[in-house]
Amino acid sequence: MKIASFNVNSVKARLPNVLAWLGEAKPDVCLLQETKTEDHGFPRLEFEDLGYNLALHGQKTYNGVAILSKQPLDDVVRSLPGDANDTEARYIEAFTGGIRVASVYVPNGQAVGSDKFRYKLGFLARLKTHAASLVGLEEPVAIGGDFNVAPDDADVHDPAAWRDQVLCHPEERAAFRRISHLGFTDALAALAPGGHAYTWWDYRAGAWPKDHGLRIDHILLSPKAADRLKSAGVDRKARGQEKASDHAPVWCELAES
DNA sequence: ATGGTCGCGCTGCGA
Repeated sequence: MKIASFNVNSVKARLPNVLAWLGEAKPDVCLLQETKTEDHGFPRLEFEDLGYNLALHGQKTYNGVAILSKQPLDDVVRSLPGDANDTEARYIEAFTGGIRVASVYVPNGQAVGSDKFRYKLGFLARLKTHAASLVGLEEPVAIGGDFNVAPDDADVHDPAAWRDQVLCHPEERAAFRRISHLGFTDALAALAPGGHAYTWWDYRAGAWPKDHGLRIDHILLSPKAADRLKSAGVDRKARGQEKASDHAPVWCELAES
C-alpha cells in the first residue's frame, strides 16, 4: 500500500501537474494540502476518473485539505479537536483500506513571536493530543502532511541562516518531537537518514535550482503501520515541472497486512 | 541582493 502526501498550492492551478503525477506514482492513498477551494469547486471528476474516492475539507482562498483513496473512505473527521473557534480547514481524517489516515496542514507561523506563531504552536499541541488518542488504536495510523517544521538541522540546506527562524525554531521542533515521541515513526527520516530529503523550495531567490530546500512535509506512522514500512521517498521531479507546486510529493510504501 | 515568486481574486495577504 502506497501512501503519499502532497502540498499542491491550489488544486485548480495545479490540476495538470497533480493528475500527471498521480498517473505515474499511482499511490493508493494521497493526502493533499493547500487545495485553496471550497468543496463545491473541487475538481472531483478528474480524480474520480483516475479511480479515487474523495474526502474533502476546503475553504475559500486559503488552506484546504483532502484525502484521495482507491478504497472506500469511512468515518471521515473534518476538524482537529480542541478549539471550537478554529475555523481554518487544516485537518481531515478517514479510515480506508484497513488504515486510518490524516491529512494535516500545520499553520506556517509567519514569524517567531507573532500571533500566527502562537496559533501554530497551539495547533501542534492540539495535534499532539489528538495523535495520542490515535496511536493507541488497534488499527494502523498514518498522519501525513505539511507540518511546516524542519525537525533537524540536517533537514535544512543552510542551518545557520535558518537558526531560530520560523520552520526551524526550537519551540516548534520540540512540539513536533512531542508528537513523534508518542510512538510515531517519521517514514522519510527512517529511510533517508542524514537528511537532504528536502520537500519544499521557496519560489523566490532561485531556491529550487540551487537546491535550497527544507524537509517540512512528513508522514508519521503508528507502530502498527511502521512495522509494515518498506520504502519511502520524495518525488523531486515533480518540483522541477512547469507550473510546479513549491512542495514535492512525499510517499511511503507499506507491506500488505 | 534583508531581496525574491507564486495563488487568490482584484487589493494586498499569506506563504
